[in-house]
Amino acid sequence: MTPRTRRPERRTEALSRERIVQAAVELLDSTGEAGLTFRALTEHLATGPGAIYWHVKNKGELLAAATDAVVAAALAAGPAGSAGSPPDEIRAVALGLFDAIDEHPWLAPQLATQFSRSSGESVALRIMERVGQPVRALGVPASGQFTATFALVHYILGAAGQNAANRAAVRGLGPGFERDGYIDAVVTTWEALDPGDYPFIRGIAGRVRDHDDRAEFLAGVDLILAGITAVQLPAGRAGGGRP
Amino acid sequence: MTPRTRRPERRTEALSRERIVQAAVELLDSTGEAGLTFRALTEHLATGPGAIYWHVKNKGELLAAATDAVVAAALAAGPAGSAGSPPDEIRAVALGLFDAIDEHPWLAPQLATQFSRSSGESVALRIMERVGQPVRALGVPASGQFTATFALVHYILGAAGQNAANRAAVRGLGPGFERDGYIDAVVTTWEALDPGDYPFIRGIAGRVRDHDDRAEFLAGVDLILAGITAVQLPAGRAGGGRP
DNA sequence: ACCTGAACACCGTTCAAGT
DNA sequence: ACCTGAACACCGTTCAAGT
Repeated sequence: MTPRTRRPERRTEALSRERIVQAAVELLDSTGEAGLTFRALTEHLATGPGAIYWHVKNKGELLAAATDAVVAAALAAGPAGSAGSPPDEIRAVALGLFDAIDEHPWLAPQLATQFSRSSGESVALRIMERVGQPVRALGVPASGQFTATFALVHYILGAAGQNAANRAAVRGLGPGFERDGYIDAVVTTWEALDPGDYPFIRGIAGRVRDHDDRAEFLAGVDLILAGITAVQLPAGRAGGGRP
Repeated sequence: MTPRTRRPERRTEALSRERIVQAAVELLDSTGEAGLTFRALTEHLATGPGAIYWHVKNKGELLAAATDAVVAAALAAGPAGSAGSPPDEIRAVALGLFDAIDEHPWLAPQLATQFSRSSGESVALRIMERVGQPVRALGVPASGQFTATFALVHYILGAAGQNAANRAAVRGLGPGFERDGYIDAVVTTWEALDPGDYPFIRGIAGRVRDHDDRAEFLAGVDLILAGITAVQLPAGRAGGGRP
């Protein structure tokens, strides 16, 4: 085996926290969470571990910074404080996060963890704020904003994470197998379950075939939006359905 | 330091997969996910790593088995296929998972991962089934059962995980500080945010003080139930509010 | 101030060897 | 069939030393 393409022996640009975080994101994207090691990082950056520790406190902080960078970019993608109605704004943010997690599957567990430390972690706050603003604009009274926002955020992160994992599983089967092969395998497994124990799963197994991931995801968002409208909004203030 | 209480040198009971999984759960409960190592397990069980590998394929399988055991117990707690109306049944399952995750905080990331491999992991299937059955009983048409069930499940797991992490953070502050101290710290952090960037968070900061975790969690479940009723149920078939 | 790289403690896993 | 325990490859982190 000849050595594959490798960074120049001596790095030209000076090291910086920003460059390290960027390298971490690249590594996470190409090799997954398990692939982010200080060894791989030092090779990628043509340096030693001590140099990285000079800019970054430890691996946890590095993961948090990588998460932060990617999510910030995703949330900034849609023009901030943009034009649409509150429901449209919520759908746009949801799709932005959905796509970001789809592109960077390692984000899902990271966000779930980050998000649970609500005290002051910046990513969690940014996401809550971005979803909470349109919830407020919807007319939800102060007493219900918390519940509504968290219901949306938890659904968004959970569903997006599952989608990303599914797609990663399809890719993991390698070429030859495509999406359909994977779906078939899932359907077969589900239909082999004991009908006495799993009536529900068996009932929906067939429908998974013509299942559009993005559409299904948005249907869930709309379901929760409908719940917000039904529970939290004074009658007459309809939330606005899809155009 | 004198050696603390330790298992007898020679174990009396024979090793078994069941005993190993049980020891793993105990270790996870007492020392968290990072505390589950083959070294600690080996000491706890008075054996060598090879013995454990005889019964269990690797660490991943052990974690999955531990998750499975705890969740199965939690889902079995409420009398299976119990009496209540479908919404009550959904609330009961939700609370059962909420409590299980509260007692075993390591479950949250584990379930999030497990759940994303929807193909055939037993825990994920069990949870989907347990939530899906009452969703179906609610009268949701087949086309909407998938969306409704996943919206519920993702919310339940996400919200329960966040709750567990928050409570773990409170415990982490040690005695002296209690829940109030932690909440105060969060409120202070939130109120120190730039009002231009974080109008929403600052708006709800005060309300976190008299926030009942369980009630808030159930309010989210009810919100989604209301959405299901509004979107999926033919008019006239109301979902049934709280008694 | 910023970087080097050897060294440390610890981890999951394997495997020849025992009973 | 079931268990032992030394050994292996690898990991995050530290730190004396250099510039």
